[in-house]
Amino acid sequence: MARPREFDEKAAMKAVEDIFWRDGFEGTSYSDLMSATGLGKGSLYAAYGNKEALYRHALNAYIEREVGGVSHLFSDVSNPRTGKQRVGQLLDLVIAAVSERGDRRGCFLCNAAVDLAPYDESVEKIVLEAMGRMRTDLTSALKDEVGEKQCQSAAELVLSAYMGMRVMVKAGTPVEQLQLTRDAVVKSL
Amino acid sequence: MARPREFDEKAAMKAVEDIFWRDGFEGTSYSDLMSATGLGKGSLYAAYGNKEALYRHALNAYIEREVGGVSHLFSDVSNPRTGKQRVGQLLDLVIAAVSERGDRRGCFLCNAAVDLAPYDESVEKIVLEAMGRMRTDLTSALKDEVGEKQCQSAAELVLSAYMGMRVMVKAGTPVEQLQLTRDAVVKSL
DNA sequence: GTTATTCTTGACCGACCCGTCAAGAATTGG
DNA sequence: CCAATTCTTGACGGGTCGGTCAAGAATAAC
Repeated sequence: MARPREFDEKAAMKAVEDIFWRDGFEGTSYSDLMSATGLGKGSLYAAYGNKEALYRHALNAYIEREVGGVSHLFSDVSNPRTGKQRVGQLLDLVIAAVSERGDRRGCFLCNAAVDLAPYDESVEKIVLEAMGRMRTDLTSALKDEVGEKQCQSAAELVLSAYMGMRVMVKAGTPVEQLQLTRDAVVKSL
Repeated sequence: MARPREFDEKAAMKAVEDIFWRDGFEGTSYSDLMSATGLGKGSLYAAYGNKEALYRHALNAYIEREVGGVSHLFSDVSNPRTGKQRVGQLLDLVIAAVSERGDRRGCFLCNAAVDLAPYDESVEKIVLEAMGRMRTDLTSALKDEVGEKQCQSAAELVLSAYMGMRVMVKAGTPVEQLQLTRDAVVKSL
């Protein structure tokens, strides 16, 4: 009953995500969000709540897609590669974002950790949970290769290097140096 | 001649640095800066220029002190430790900031990379130069141990893991996981 | 003392911020 | 047709933003 929502909620959410991903929480204004989605301010409020709630929606959408993709990469049994090779694939994806698409937005999760997590407990929780998910996926994927004992710290190394690489991408680090990082991480396993 | 400046410029700059370090560029307002320094807005403008120039001053002060400290750690010939041990020392300092001082501001350089570097070329330049300095220090310190060929990628691994750790600190990652990263990085060398 | 120069303060400015809300448009059910 | 309900729009408001500037305070040179 009553008037149906006119806009495509998923498309609008993707637009919101892209803006927050690129410009961060403080760097994004409602006029940015309105022009990116084509919606009025009232529609955004009615659909998602205030700016922080909107940011959390966008961050969760990112995590569901991107961290979910990482999960799939590391747990796909039909993929015949070793854990080590999969880590290489993961880091190649980071490099490809820059070299093939010129995308220097880095990792939204990582940006959120620097941006809003220190000031918003619910965002901190979201970020820590998503990182924890990557951690457990990495740990189990590396268990066979580096052993029960060292798989935890190996996973931690990969996770930190991954985050670090994505920060360096935002800083404008050239691709060659990212390649060196990738090689060193894979060799260390 | 004429009226001398009343405030301690270095103390004021340190206060400015602390605020930008903790809250970022967009997250810091002039009222924050005024109450942190005890100065009027006009004095800040007269002494350092606009907000971006002020930020660059603060970032440069941070780099001179902190990156300079890293340089010293890796090039101090009176320190009898190996390069590998020095990397351990560096990462221990990261952990100590959290465990001993509860300081979760992370790395100002790293925050700047996410925060302002993508939108301000002069900040990007500052960040890349500072990272480059850490890179060369690390590379030369590791040359003896991992060899001429692999010292570059080893240095890159350490640098990325370092940045990643400091992001994870901002996200609220517990100390035990930072310890695991430290151990894995040192072992990989 | 007088003058010149610099520093400090705080009021002021236009612009933009996030958030609200009333009025109109679009749909459903009777 | 007529409600009833929901969505959309855009104007509005209180607040804060970065930045400027005039007026007064403090010093130096004379």
